[in-house]
Amino acid sequence: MSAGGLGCAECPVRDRAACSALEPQEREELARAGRIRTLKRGETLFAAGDRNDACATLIEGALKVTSFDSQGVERILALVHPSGFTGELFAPFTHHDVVALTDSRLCVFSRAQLESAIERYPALAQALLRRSQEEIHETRELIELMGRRGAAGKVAGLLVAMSRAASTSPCHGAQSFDLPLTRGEIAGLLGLTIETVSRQLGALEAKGLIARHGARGIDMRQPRQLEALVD
Amino acid sequence: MSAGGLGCAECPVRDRAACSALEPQEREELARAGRIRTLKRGETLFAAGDRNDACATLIEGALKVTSFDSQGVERILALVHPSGFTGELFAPFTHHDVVALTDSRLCVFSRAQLESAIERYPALAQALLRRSQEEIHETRELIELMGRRGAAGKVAGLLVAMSRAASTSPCHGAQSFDLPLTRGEIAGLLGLTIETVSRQLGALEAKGLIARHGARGIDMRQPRQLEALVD
DNA sequence: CGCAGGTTTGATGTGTATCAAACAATGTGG
DNA sequence: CCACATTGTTTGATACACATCAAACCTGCG
Repeated sequence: MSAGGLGCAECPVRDRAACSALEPQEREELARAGRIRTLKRGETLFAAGDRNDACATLIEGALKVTSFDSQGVERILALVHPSGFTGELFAPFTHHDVVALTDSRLCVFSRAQLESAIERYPALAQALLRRSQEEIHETRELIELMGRRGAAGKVAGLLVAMSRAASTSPCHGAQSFDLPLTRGEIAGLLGLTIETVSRQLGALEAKGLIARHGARGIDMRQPRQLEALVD
Repeated sequence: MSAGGLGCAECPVRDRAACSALEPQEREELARAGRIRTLKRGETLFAAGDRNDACATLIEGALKVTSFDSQGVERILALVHPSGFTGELFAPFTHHDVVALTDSRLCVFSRAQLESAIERYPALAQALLRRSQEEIHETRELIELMGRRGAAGKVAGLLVAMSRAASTSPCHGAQSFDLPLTRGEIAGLLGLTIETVSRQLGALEAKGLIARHGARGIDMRQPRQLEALVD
């Protein structure tokens, strides 16, 4: 752990997260206010209905933002990837659950701390604004995905999206990766059932577009064809 | 038109829009940079692919944010209501079309103008941040709606949402209102077909939950029962 | 009045949900 | 280390909701 307590110097998202907009000394001061938290797969960061007094930047791992319908079926509203920010900055109570999909590491701030930092550093508000706009865009892409008619297009689209998220390079996706989502979570994300997701993955494998290793491992055999399916 | 050129003093969204965070004199200065624009139903504000050099606050009317799938079917990604902000602040090119659903009036700013205003007035960045967070929340609600299984829940949910949007009061919805959306647009929003939407509305009327006047007019006869359908 | 765009209604097929059971994979205690 | 429980995944048979295709019907407007 470095002098700042958060080790910004070694932080893998130090130049993509919102705090990257700050000057080194400003960030140093912010870092002293925050703290690192780790979550194991399945652990809850925020629970719907909680007093909304914290927020966080994801350093590594993945989070899901969820709600439940009246029958208790989980619906995933958003995914958070490294450098993503989570936490509602203005609402008094949290609307949705935020849960770790994989073991994760986060940089957590109390809302009071963040608000005072925003007051002090105008660049921080702008950086958070930028992140919010990116998040709006991501959420709209999710809507496009869910709006697809046909389960095949939805599943193919999700694979392409996860492949991109798993890749370090922004332009093209990872060729081989592990799904951080269970079948049930994929179903909750796409508005399908577990069985349909399973069958669609089976069909994609049968067509040779992907290969699977165990339940989670995905191998993109023909990424172009997959993307074609999405349209 | 008032001295400021935009008539902020009489603006119906003056204390809900992002600019409401500014001091009167600051707002005055911003107002001089912007201009009022009116759109008739169906007119395009931004087109996908355009250089992204403007943004706007909606004063009255309604907008849709859309994209098209490969078969040319329109998919609605978001609705914008009065006091809502539209325009991507950081992307170089616009990703989606923004089109007027009804005759609308907007307060338009060039991106350069807005960026310099953000530099000058830190409160503006915070206000836009707040709006963005609200928009994220609205978009997530749309995802919840689309994720519903069963066309009945989707259509009922949309009616409840439109009723709220049509109301001036924030707590309960309007009892009677006109849908700003055609059947095709509703279908594009919910991921259904025109025929299914039409049939669902017919079914709701047959059950006495709503009454219809012409193609657009909706009368909420039993709003509680409608909301129950949504869950 | 008559046209065009939008809406409703009907008949039919398909895709996905549902129900059910077998099958890994993972972890636990003896 | 193995038997076992547990959780997640796959596969199958069936039913139903929605899409699709087709045609008639409003509604607003020139």
